[in-house]
Amino acid sequence: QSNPYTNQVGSASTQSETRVVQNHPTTMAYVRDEHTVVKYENLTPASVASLNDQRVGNNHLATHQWVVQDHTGAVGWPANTVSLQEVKPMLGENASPVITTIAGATLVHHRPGGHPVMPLDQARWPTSATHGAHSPDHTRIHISSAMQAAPTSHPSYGTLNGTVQLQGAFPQAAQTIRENPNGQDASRAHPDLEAQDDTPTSDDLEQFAKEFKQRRIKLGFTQADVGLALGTLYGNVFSQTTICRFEALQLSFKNMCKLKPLLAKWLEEADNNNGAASGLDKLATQGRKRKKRTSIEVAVKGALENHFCKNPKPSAQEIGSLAENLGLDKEVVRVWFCNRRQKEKRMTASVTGGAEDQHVGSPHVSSPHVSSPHVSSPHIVGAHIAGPQ
DNA sequence: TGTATGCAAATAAGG
DNA sequence: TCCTTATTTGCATAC
Repeated sequence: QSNPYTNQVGSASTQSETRVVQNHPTTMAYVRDEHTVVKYENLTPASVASLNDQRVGNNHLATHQWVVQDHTGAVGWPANTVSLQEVKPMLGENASPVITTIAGATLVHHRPGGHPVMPLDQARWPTSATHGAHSPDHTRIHISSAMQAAPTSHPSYGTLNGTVQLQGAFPQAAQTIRENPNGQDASRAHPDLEAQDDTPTSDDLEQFAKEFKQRRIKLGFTQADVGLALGTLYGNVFSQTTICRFEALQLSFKNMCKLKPLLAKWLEEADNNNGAASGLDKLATQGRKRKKRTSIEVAVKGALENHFCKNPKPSAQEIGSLAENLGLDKEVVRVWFCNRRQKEKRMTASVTGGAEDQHVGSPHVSSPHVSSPHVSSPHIVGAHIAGPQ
């Protein structure tokens, strides 16, 4: 697959997708063309296929970031970040393009030819935009060298990975917009600000992630090695998954910003040791701030489900006895019910179409949802821009 | 064997 | 203390 981005619309493949589609018919997808990001709602498999047909052939170099450009040409980070997790378009002939605008801004991509659908987490990204502001034409942000070389070995770039999310809060990335009251990118007017600001730009992150991966491989470390080593350096172990997602820019901007310094430090250490493990991973497992994820057995899950059907909101006492019966930690059971209720809510919203409202008005719609049957006409998506989180 | 990804467990934040 | 909502993170597994 030479272009990892090309097959994004409804092509997330895999069985899990099939499963999710069955359970949560989704409705929208974001498709970018040369100058706009278009939101499709009420999609059917047919329309998805159609979108694919239209896009895949173009062999656009996909990009993973989105730019908000306002009428002044300033570019920024979308307020309601749209995280396309599990965008599993299903939908109907009603599918209609929606030019996505945010608070008067229009989403544009900053690279010539984007990938058809905004990958989820990536969608949460600010953008070079931020720096896009640095772009001379204000419409198309420069292609960073990092991503121009979009590695063919990164299928992740081309996959949808989750739930459609509209986060009401402006990601931290918003800070990188650095707009001054005139709608101008402050860093453009005052390049120094860039240096003064600790928040890396999306370009910085992009570049760093690329270089990080190159260096890591050159030094002979795996993603898992790095994750473990971070435990030594910071007392906080990360999984291979997280490192992988960092490299693939599949974390939220905020999260990327958080991890970058840690990884930078690891890289520095590793470099200093010339690739020698330097014992970085020896103490790795010692420090772990995050509780190890519990794997709940299928049978136990079934029991929890049964209980949930009878009573989705068990009292502390019930949770206690349930935990005891199932041999689980009370807290695990409590959290399970919390998460289960969240899931239930999403599913209900999907079925009722309530998510339609949610994705516009609520801060976060983390579920694949079914939009209401009405044909969506161009409308403002996430018309408000929240402040930084 | 290393990497990528779906689903969901765990956590953060606010009430 | 516990809830909701949003987000982060990792297990399990596919690639």
